[in-house]
Amino acid sequence: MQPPRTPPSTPDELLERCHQIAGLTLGDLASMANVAIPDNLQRHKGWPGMLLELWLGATAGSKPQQDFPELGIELKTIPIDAALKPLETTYVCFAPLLPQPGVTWQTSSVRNKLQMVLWLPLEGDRQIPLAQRRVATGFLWTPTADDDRLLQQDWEELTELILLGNVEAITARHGNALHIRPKAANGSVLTDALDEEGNRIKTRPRGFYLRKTFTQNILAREFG
DNA sequence: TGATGATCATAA
DNA sequence: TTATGATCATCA
Repeated sequence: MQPPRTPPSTPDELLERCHQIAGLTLGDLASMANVAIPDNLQRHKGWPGMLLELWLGATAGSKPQQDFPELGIELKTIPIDAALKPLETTYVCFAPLLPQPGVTWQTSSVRNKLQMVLWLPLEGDRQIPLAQRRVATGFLWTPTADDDRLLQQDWEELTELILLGNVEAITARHGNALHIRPKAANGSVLTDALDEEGNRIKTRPRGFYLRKTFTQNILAREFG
């Protein structure tokens, strides 16, 4: 088996590709794709995600849009433990720290990214050697009305804090389903934001992340 | 021990 | 520089 050379034409084709790699290990997938496998993820944090993108035919590279633009589908690998519970939060996108005229929840990057997600769970316990971690069966998810309401509440609260110049007061404790944490190579990376007087300030870039309780609920609904 | 805050690699 | 892919690792 080899990675596909083209993106999937339909959601069904994407799901079919998921079924073909389900149950295989990261070692299997790496060797079949002629990709070197790192000893651990300490210096290769995005490696599983990149490998699975390759195997599902996602457009490589960094673009502020979905992984499968024609299908409107975003791919998210998610590390899980033996109880099928998430081991990590899920990064969604950067949090704009300057006013974005006209942007509401309906038109936000968060909502756009999460409209339809292909969740691809994989074994993530650090005691399992990376090469031996198995991939589960990926599945498509669209937020329910309840999901959307939860996310909207958090997004609006967090966005308001940012627009009022309180970005420095935001911690990861804000938000029930969606929260904000730093997102940068290191602490010296700075970007523009506003303080309470509307003055330009420099602060660490932030990103939106899905809490584990939220993604755990998604997985529970899928796997029972 | 888990969540928060910090960090690592890479592409364009 | 800012985006992608995320997980690491410290500390309450």
